[in-house]
Amino acid sequence: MIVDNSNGCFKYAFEMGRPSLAKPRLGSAQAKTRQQLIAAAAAVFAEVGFRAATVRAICDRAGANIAAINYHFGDKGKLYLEVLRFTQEEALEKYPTNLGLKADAPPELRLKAFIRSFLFRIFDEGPIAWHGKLMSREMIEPTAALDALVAEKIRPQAQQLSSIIRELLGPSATLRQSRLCGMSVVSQCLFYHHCRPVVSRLFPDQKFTRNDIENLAEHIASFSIAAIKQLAKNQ
Amino acid sequence: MIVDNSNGCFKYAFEMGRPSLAKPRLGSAQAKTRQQLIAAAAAVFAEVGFRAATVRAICDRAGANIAAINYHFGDKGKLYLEVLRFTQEEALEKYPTNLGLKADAPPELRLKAFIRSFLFRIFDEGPIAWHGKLMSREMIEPTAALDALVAEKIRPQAQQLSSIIRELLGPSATLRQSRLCGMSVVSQCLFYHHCRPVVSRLFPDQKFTRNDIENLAEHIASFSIAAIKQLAKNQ
Amino acid sequence: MIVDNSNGCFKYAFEMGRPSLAKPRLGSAQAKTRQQLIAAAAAVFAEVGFRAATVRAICDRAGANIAAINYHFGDKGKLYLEVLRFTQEEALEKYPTNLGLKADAPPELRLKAFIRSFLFRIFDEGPIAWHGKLMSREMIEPTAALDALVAEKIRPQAQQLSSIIRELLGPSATLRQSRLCGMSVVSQCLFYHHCRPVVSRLFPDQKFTRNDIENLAEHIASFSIAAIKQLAKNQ
Amino acid sequence: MIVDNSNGCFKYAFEMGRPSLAKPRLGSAQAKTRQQLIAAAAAVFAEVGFRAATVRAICDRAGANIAAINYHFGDKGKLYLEVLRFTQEEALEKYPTNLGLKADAPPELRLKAFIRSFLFRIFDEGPIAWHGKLMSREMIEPTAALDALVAEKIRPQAQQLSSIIRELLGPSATLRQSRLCGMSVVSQCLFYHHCRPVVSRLFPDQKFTRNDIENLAEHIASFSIAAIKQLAKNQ
DNA sequence: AATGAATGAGCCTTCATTCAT
DNA sequence: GATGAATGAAGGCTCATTCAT
Repeated sequence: MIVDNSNGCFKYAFEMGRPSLAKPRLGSAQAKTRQQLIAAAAAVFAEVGFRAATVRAICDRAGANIAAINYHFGDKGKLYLEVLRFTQEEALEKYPTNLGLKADAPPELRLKAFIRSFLFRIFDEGPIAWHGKLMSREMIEPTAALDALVAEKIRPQAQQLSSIIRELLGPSATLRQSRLCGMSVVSQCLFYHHCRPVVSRLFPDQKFTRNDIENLAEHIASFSIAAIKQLAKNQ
Repeated sequence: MIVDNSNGCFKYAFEMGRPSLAKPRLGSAQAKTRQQLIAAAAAVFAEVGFRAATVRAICDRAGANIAAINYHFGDKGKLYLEVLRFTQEEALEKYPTNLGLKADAPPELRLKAFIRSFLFRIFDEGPIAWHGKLMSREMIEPTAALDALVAEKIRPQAQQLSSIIRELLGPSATLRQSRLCGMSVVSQCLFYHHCRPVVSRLFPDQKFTRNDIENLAEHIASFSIAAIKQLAKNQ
Repeated sequence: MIVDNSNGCFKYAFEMGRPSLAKPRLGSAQAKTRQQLIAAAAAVFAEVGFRAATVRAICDRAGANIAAINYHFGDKGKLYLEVLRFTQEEALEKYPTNLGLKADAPPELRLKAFIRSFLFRIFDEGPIAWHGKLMSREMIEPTAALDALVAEKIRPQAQQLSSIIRELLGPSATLRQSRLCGMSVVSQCLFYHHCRPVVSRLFPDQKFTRNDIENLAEHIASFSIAAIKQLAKNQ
Repeated sequence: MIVDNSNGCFKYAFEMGRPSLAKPRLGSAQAKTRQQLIAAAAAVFAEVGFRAATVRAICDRAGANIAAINYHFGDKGKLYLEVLRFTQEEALEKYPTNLGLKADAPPELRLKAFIRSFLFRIFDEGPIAWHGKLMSREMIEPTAALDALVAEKIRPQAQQLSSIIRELLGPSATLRQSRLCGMSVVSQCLFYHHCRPVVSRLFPDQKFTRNDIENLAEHIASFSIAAIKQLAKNQ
């Protein structure tokens, strides 16, 4: 309710105030607490989701005071956004989409690399895995963070994939076709991650060791390349 | 994990003299309230998730008393299980997996029918769609309901798909191969549903009208059939 | 922050929900708690102001649960509005502005009655006095409640006073003149209440017993009538 | 009651080695920050009141560190006292009560001058106005500062007014009578300031430009002089 | 059988204050 | 001397659940 309409000065408190809410200064004492909060939050958010995660749980895990999130990030929501950005960057740093391949490598190899990198990224353990879980949650209840993420991180990847597929499809392929094929490729990768609970129940022997993932990558790559080349012929 | 590990509502209390906690008596006024609660809960759970759904919102939407959920189902968690069972039955009733095709139709047609049926089911509106959303949530935080669901509903579908694919792959195909191909097919269907928030942001012009879905089915079917036939040759 | 943009159903919870948030049903069990909350809140708000008043303090004083305010009134602000309305009504009921005088009594008598009633109202003790304190606070930090109060309660009183004064001023008086005279009258009454801390320090022998108030009324009435009549002559 | 009884900040801690908690050294960098803090605090306190004012808002506005208030004044409450003293001195310096009139001018003129000076003072803008707002707050929750204020500043003004009125009332007037008349005069001035929220709502066309204030002064003066002279006759 | 007023634990957030640097 | 990161108590509010009726 608006009973308290007399706070024309709160804009000061909210807009200025915290010294480094915008950018962390690396190396400072502040940055350490910030990092610990982000790491703790990533784990907690991944485990129980945004809503169910309590600031208390996060701060406890980070060894910080209950008010630390407010101080460093403004509120729980802004921390969440920060976490999403952070884990995305960690994941892409550890598993770049090209896996070290040259840009002029044959498209088949580059597609395979893309698929392997994608799978390794979402099946990693620890901090990297959190990002996958967070993204899954975003799919169900998108937050404001998703827009930024799509623009900054996901679209570039989509374009990279698209260009590989256009090479495979040949010059006469339509944009729509390459787009659909791109999604067919990505969908196969995501499936094992997203539907893991069902996959595990249907095929209890399916594990996700490094070797299993290599095999999955092999299948997805050959399945997709076969399909794409065939589609290229039929045009 | 069970639905939500953060509040002690899962006491499995088979307690006290609640009248019809076990089975609804159809036709009674009680059964009517029960049905209305399930329908309302399905909508609300699908919209905002288990945790964010409030018993008040559900009861209001159902035109029932605030205490009705505890009275009829014991607690919010048990209502959720009931909802999951209900929506899944509705969905399979409306869109059977074979879409009326004969069992001896050519495998290409049967695969296409399977894909179309799958897509229509997850892109339906209203009660049917709720099931898809609830299942997405199950993927992230599986509840006890999932085991029953996989055994009763999902495995039969998986086997049906597998048999179609084995026909396409030919007699020399391994079980592993047909399983992987099955998942490649299903994954492409699920992707558009599950990753819709990202798809919509990447390609704002992508809609999901009946016609769009037909086009998707066409792409997924031809992509998959092309891949499978090629794999069959390479064996 | 808007992370949680998925709660399209909360409008239900907020807008329906509480059964009798709009009107208390007198005599019901609910009404009793409501009344106790309002009484307790009036005392606490008057003592420490809206902001400093805590819902805990109010509920404790009312012998109610911490959540009672939310349940019965929605939030602290709505309770405040209710309190303001309630005390205003109590005050006007106990001391009606005409103090039982006939409408055709001589204007001098009616002005004196208005003044006495005004003074008695603001110098009453207990629940009636709270209203005066609350109004003083409203003067400093007006809340949304003030608009309603002016429209519903204060303007009618102002008009009543104005009509008395117009009678005293005679037919040739301007609207502006009667308005200014009205404010001169009211201001003298309010002063003793509002500036009591200063008056008490300047003139420690000034008390506010019933007799003192009668004397004040006598002075204010004769001062004002003398002035008004003189102004009437000078026109 | 002291400013605010709801947080234990009034420990009267004459503690530790803070450098200049007792007296500011003029000219030092320290004194500058002190002054900026007082000015900022005056504005913020006047705007939103003691409780709603946050130390962060004040320090931000003063361009000082969040810890500056504790450092320079001990705590928020002591800063408030400092602010009250400061603003009162500013106000009386700018608008002396006699407005430059000779002491032997006719009492009617001197009364009018008193009234005009009073009105200009309370309707001033900026730092001077803050004092009026703070005084209003003092009326509701007097602090220790009020005693000093009454003794040093208000009583002299009251006596000045009283002597003017005694001249108007004539030699046979009682002390009580002149006192009451004095309060009648002052009350009319204060009313427009103190009840401005109600006045503005009742009469939206009432503004408080310099010209409006002159008109108000004219009315209050003639109203009061008419009354006083009449009372003088009736003795 | 069904209601709805009442409960109390718990959540996020705010804020004056402190203390190591 | 001055800073600002960190603190912890406390506030308003929400919500599933209970229980007297």
